[in-house]
Amino acid sequence: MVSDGIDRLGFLIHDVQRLMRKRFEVRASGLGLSSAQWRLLVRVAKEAGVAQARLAELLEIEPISVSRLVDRMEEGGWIERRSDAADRRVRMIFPTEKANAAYADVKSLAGEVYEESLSGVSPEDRRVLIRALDVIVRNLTDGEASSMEKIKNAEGAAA
Amino acid sequence: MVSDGIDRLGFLIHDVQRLMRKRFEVRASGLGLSSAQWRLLVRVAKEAGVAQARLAELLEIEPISVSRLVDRMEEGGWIERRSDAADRRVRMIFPTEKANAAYADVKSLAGEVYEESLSGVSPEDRRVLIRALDVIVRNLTDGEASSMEKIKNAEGAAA
DNA sequence: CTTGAATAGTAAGCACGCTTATTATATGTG
DNA sequence: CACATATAATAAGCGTGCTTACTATTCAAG
Repeated sequence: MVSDGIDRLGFLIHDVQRLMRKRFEVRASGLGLSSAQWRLLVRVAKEAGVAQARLAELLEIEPISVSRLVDRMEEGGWIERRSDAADRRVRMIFPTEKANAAYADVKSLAGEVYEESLSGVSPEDRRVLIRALDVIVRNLTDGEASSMEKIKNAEGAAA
Repeated sequence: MVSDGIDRLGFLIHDVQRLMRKRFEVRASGLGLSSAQWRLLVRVAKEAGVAQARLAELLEIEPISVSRLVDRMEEGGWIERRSDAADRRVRMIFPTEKANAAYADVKSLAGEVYEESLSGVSPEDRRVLIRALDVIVRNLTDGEASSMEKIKNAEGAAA
C-alpha cells in the first residue's frame, strides 16, 4: 500500500521540475534565456504576431505573468512588441532575428537535458511516463473547471 | 521518433508541478499552509529539532530559502526556532502543537490530490511513473556532482 | 591566546508564478 | 450618441526559488 510510492508523487514531481529547470538554465546561461522564456519563445516561434492574452492561454499562465516575462524578453532582444492597428489594446509579439537564430540550438539543448534525465529509462517506460503525465495534466486541468467556472474556456478550446 | 513525446517532457513536468501545487494550495488554503511549507513540515515532523542547514540539505534547497520559509512558518505558528546551547550558531526547528494537529489532515489532503491526479492511470503505470521519476531525480542529482564538487555530499548520503 | 578557515544563519535583490486592482480600448444596448 | 460591460495590458505586492555577500560563531593551527 505505502510501498508504491504514490505518497511521494508531489515531492518527486517538484524535485524533477526543479532539477530539470536548473540543468536547462545552466546550459542556456550563455544565451541568457531562462526556461520560462524558452517556453514562451517556442509558442511565439510557431505563431508570430500572437497577442499576449492568447499567449497566456497557450502557456496556461496569467496575463500579468506574460506581461512581465515579455518585458524581460524584449529587453533581452528576444521578442518585439508591435501594436495591432485593428485593435489598439493588443500588443502583437514577434520573435527577433536573434530568437530565430537561437531556436534550433536551444531546442537541441533541451533535448540533451531530456536525454540525460531519462538515461536508464527504457523506451517502453518512457512512453508510459509521457502518457501518465499527459493524463495528470488533463485530470487537473478538467478539475479546475469543476471547482470553478471556466466552462466557457472548455468550449473555447473545443472550437 | 518525434511522436514519442519526449520533446515535451520539460513542458509536461512543468505543467504537472504547477497544477498539482495549485490544487494542493486551493485545498489547504483554509489552513494557510503552502505546498513548500508542507514539504518542510513533513521533514520537521520526522526530525524535530533539526537545524536549518540540515533542512536545506534534506529539502535540497538553499539555506537562505529555508531561512525565509521558516520566517513565515514561525509567523504562522507552524514551527518554533530554539537556540542550541551547544552551538549558538544553530537554530533548532520544532513543530508546534498546531502543526502536529494538522499533520494527519494535510497528509490525507495531499493523498486526495495525488489520487485525483492519477485518475485513470493503472496501478502498473503508476509504478512505472514513480520509478521513472525516481530515476530522473537520481540522474539529475548525480550530474550535479560531476559538474561541480558535491562529492562529499554523496559520501554523506551513503553514511 | 590569536589568527584564519569553515559553518549557520540572514540580508538584499532578481526571476517567475500568483491575486487583486487600474487604465485604455472595444463592443453591445438603450 | 451614451452608458455599461468586456477585454488587453499593466501595476503593486506576495511566495518561493536563486546568487552573492555579510555577520556571528566554532574549530583547527600556530
